[in-house]
Amino acid sequence: MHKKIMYIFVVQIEVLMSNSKLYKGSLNTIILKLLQVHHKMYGYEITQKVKAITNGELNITEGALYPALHKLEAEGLLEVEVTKVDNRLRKYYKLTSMGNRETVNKLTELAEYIKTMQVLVNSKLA
Amino acid sequence: MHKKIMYIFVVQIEVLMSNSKLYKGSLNTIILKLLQVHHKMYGYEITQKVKAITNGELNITEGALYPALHKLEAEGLLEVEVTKVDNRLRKYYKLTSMGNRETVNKLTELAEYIKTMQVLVNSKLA
DNA sequence: TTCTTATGCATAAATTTCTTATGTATATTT
DNA sequence: AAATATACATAAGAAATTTATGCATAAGAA
Repeated sequence: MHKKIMYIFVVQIEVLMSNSKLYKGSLNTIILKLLQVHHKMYGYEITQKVKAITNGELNITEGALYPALHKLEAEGLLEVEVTKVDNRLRKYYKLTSMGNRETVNKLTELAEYIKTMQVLVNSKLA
Repeated sequence: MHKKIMYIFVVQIEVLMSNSKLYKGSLNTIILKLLQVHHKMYGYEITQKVKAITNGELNITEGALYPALHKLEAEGLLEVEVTKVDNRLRKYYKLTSMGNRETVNKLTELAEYIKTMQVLVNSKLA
C-alpha cells in the first residue's frame, strides 16, 4: 500500500518589464518635454506620468530623476516652487525662458538622432 | 588727409558636425546591425562605414569602438579572424549564431525605444 | 491597530558607456 | 621629407545612469 503524496507548488513569477533601459542622454529631453506640455510638475508626478504614457515600459528611477532636476535647475533651465500638500513636501518645476529654448534644441537633436539611427538600422543598404 | 587702412581678416570657421553625441547604449546595436548586413568587417571599416552612411553626422571613436568589439567577442557574440593586408594587421569580425540572435533582440529593443520616445516627445497629450 | 503600500523628497556608491588622449606601426599622398 | 590615411590598442576621465539607502507622512489592507 503506497501513500500518495501530492505537492503543490505555487510559484509566483515576476514579470519584469525589462525596465527598458533608458538610453543614456535621453532623460533630460523627457523631463523638458513633459514640462513644455504641462508647465508645472513635481518629481514624483513625472515618474508616474512617464510610466502611464509608456504603459509601464519606461520607469524613471528616482536616483536618476532628482539629480537631473537639480542639475537642470542649477543650469537655469528650470525654476522651482516649493509647496506643501497634505503636510507633505512638493517641489514644482517649470521651464525658464532659457529652458524653453533648450527644450526645442533637445527635441530637434533627438529627432535627428532617431532619423540617423533609423538610417543605420532599418536600411538593408547599410 | 586721412590714411585709409583696410584690414582683411581671413577667418577659418571649423564647422564641427557636432559629432552628434551618441546616445549611450546604441553603439553595440550599430555594430551588430552592420555585421548582420556585411557578414564580415574590421574596426576601421566600421568607423568609415558609419561616417559614410550618416554623411559624417555620426563618428564612432576608436576609443569606444575597439573596447566594444572586444567585449562583444568576449561575450561570444562576435568571432574574430586576423589577417594581414599590405603588411598591416586587420581583424575581421563576424556574428556568431548567438550574435545573430542578440542582434535581433537589440534591433527590436531599439525600435521599441524609438517608438516610446516618439510617444513621449511627439504627442501633445503627453 | 498594525502593517504594507503609496506618496514625496534626497544622496552615495557602483556601473556602464562613452570621450579624450596617447601610443605604436605601416602605407600613401603631398 | 612631412603629413595624412590606415589599422590596431589602452588608459584616464567624464557623464548619465542603476542600485541601494535613508527619512517622513498618508492611505489602505489585514
